[in-house]
Amino acid sequence: MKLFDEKNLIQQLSIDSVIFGYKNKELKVLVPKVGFNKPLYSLSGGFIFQNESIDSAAKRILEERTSIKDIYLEQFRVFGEINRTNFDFIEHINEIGREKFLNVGIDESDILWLTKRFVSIGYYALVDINKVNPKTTGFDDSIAWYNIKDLPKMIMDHNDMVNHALEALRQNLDQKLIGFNLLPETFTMKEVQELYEAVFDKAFARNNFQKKILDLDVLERLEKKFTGAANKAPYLYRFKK
Amino acid sequence: MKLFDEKNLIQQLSIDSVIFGYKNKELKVLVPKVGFNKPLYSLSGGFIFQNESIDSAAKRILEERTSIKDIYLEQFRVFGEINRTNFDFIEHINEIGREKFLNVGIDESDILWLTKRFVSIGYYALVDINKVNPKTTGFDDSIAWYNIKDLPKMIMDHNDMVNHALEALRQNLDQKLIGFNLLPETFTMKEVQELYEAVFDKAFARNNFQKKILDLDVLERLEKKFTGAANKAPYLYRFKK
DNA sequence: AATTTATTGTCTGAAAAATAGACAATAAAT
DNA sequence: ATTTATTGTCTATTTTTCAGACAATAAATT
Repeated sequence: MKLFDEKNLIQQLSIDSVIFGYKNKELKVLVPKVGFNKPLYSLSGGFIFQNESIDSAAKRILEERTSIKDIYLEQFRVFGEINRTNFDFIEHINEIGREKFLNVGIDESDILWLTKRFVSIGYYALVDINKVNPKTTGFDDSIAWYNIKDLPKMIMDHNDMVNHALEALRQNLDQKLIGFNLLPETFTMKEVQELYEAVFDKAFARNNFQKKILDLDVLERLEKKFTGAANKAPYLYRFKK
Repeated sequence: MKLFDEKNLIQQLSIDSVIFGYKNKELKVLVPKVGFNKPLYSLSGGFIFQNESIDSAAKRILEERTSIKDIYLEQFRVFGEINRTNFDFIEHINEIGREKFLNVGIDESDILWLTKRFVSIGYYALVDINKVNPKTTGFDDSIAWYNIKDLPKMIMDHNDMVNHALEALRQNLDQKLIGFNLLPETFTMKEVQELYEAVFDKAFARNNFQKKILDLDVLERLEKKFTGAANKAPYLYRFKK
């Protein structure tokens, strides 16, 4: 089974996306795992067809992994160090033997493709984690959410990519009001604050945070949310359309 | 004469740099011109060798055009629309005839190379315009500084690239204190202010501007600069090392 | 040599924004 | 009816930004 039709792809150029989700007051990243016995973790990556733009390619790659459309996407950086090659993969091939790969139906040309030097365009995506149905593609054998503070060691510079993506996310969170892409349709003010605290990894003062967010004039207040807790019920909010 | 040795280059990936300079209170961009009778303007571009990083490639390309080393460089965006092809060049070839190109010693393979789809990594550079010795390379037949408000129509999306570069420069000017790369070694406060005004295309209040810049604590004050004008002589400043 | 002119450097007060403290409102448990 | 925990908002304080004013001064003018 041949996965990469190099004739229709741009050579040596890849896309890697940091897919951010949010749950249990923690910022998470969707991380696929490849590897036949030794696990190799990597970001959700892919390649660019000749007949699509890089943004379309990034979207397609994300849709494959998350099963949802209309994902918030932002390009944040290109990674193009010399010898930016998947040495972990090469090492893995050498360890278990090239034949074993070929025996399970993996194409020689795919191995050749994947062991080249790649310049990679970094994107980050913000998704409502509840809507995502994580799916494996290509060589993935599983895929899972990881707390950003507890990411596995990934291939190449992928851990570094996450750091840069987080930095870009922090820069954009206020400016572009994109944080709501990480939340469900409706939410309480406390949930917004906890999201911000997870992203920035620091506490905000409740009184002033609420004022700041409301002053942005992008939320509409809905009915109250009765949680059953023995205290005043918070309002639900929704991002204005 | 063959210019592009495609075996040693990454395919379909290019670098385009917006080289910013500053003179006469105006922000300028260094723009090479190619074309054999019809002028085609473009940004300072080039390609990436297999044995260099994208940052090194960007530096090399800049050094070729400016004759100076240690240039301040910043990656700002990747441009990868589908069919991002140099149609102006193709049109030009068709207009004057392919043979004419080949007759002046231009290699067929170079034409083939240049008429492919390219994904281009955008960099911007900040240079001391007095130190730059602009030089043509490759197909350039001249190169000159243009006021950013008076740029010629360039090939492909290059005018758009300049807009994005300027936006990125504005975002970074305060935050990264990079503006001083556009100025000579020593300068007066008024010159700094005029630079900021040129970049942001708006006026700043003199009293508060001076305070803001001095509060950054990155400048050291040197001797006064006696200009011969009939008024108080301004101090010279230098960026702290 | 005194005065004038244009510009520079800095101060001060006013306005606006960010931060901290306080308290009433309230849903459910006691 | 009272208590508890949390929410929404108000006010006072601090900090930052912005605008106006003025002294200092290099050289031209008188």
